[in-house]
Amino acid sequence: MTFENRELIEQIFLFINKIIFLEKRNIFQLRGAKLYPSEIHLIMFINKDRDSNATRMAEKLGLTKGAVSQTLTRLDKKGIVRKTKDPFNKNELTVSFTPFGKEVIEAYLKTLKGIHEQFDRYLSSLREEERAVIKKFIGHIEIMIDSLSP
Amino acid sequence: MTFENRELIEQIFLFINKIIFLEKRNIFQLRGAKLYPSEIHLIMFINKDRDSNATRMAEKLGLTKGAVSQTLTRLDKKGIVRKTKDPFNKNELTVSFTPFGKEVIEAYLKTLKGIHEQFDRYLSSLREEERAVIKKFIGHIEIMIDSLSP
DNA sequence: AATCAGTGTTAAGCACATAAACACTGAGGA
DNA sequence: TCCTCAGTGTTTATGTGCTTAACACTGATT
Repeated sequence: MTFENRELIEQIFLFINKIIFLEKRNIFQLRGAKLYPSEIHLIMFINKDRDSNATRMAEKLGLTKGAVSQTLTRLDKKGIVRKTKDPFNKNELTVSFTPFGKEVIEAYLKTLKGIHEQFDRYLSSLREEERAVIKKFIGHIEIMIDSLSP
Repeated sequence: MTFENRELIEQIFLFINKIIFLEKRNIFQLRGAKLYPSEIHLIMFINKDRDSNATRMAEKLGLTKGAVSQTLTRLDKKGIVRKTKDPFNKNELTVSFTPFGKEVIEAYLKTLKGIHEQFDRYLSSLREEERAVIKKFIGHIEIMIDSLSP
């Protein structure tokens, strides 16, 4: 490779590989319950967007309805959510959290907050221009990625 | 959330999610052959480190021997690699690429090079201090990640 | 009443990974 | 020489996570 920034580019791609590797193994446990990445992902989505039905969840998460349905079923079995149907609209599904589900969310958000605090401490230690560089950098990579996968 | 850098932190995490999402669907195709992420990953590793046996591949990739064995078997079936055993050392495995396997590597490296060129162009457009900020940023995140998952 | 678009579910199938039991090889010691 | 044993790669069962495609059901339109 003959790139001027070979070293930095390699560092970036090694970093991305590391993220991907860790994400697959990112299992959250609470009182005997094991929550896997896709489950946590869905839980967090629902927690932020209470009014989506399963189809809209699938669309917004970039998954198929089937995938969402299956994950919801598993979350139901684990006692995290309850799938309910409005008797006046038996077509769509509304998902609500059980008390345990709410505990899970709280616990997960707590650990997430810890991580965010670490990021915040680091970012706050930088100068405004430096943060701007990072912001632009991420934005630029996203544009490059989007141009690759239509 | 009450972080000073809430917006930037959210951008970072959305970016990471995007990367993870795309990686799962990153299928490389060449003349009818479909290569999946784990297969490409292994191919590229072997291409850089010809002398590893399967056990060492597993160690360096952070996988189990079983996983590597299975992926190698699939790559063999697809006509990408050949698993051979030295008659004077029937214990270990040596993996070599078929002509088609070499073609796959070449083609994949070519697309990778295109992506790297895009990165290079962008990074070259920055000032040296800006690149240093990015380098330090990634390094710092890696340290944070490592401190979380021992 | 019939149609139809939209809802969620299910079954089959594949990728990817682990754990654990396996079989085999080769080297060192009794 | 025989035995043990650490190290090799393989296989089976299991599980997550996803897609595709066929399904069944609901409710509104015609």
